[in-house]
Amino acid sequence: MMEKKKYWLMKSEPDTFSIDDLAKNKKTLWDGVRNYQARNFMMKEMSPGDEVLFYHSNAQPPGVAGLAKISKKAVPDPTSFDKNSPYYDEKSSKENPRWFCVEVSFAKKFNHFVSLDEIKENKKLKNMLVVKKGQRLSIQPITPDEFKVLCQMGMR
DNA sequence: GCCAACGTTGGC
DNA sequence: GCCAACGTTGGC
Repeated sequence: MMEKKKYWLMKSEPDTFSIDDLAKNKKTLWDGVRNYQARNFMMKEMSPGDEVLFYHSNAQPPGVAGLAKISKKAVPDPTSFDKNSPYYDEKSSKENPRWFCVEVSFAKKFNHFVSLDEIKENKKLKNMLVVKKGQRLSIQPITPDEFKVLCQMGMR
């Protein structure tokens, strides 16, 4: 049975990997996530076809830069096995992987970057985790309505 | 199982 | 660069 489509916000630091990098590469493995809550979303909740707001964190200004889609379900994160990777984790093995990542594909770059300030100003978006102080979770579930509102703000 | 110390995230 | 908020670690 087909799972119902879900919606997500995924953070990336544009200095490391921006929406333009995703547009160029078309798709990417969302590796390097080392937070159990975020991992569990990828492992247990995400399925291909889910839609994603691509959020620029630690940016000037921070905000939603565009849209992406989940294109492949979670697989063990190869960087966790790679001793040369900054994301290497000795407690993760191929036999018993600790970390997982999904594949994310480029969908669209917003013609209007929606800054965090604009998100905060929109009453319809007041429940989004990203506007809450101290919310560091790098993968956050959002509602279909929030996704729709953000799309309208980004396409205007 | 508690909790202090520490490291990281991310807005400002 | 600062620092509040939060997650993780490890001693007990």
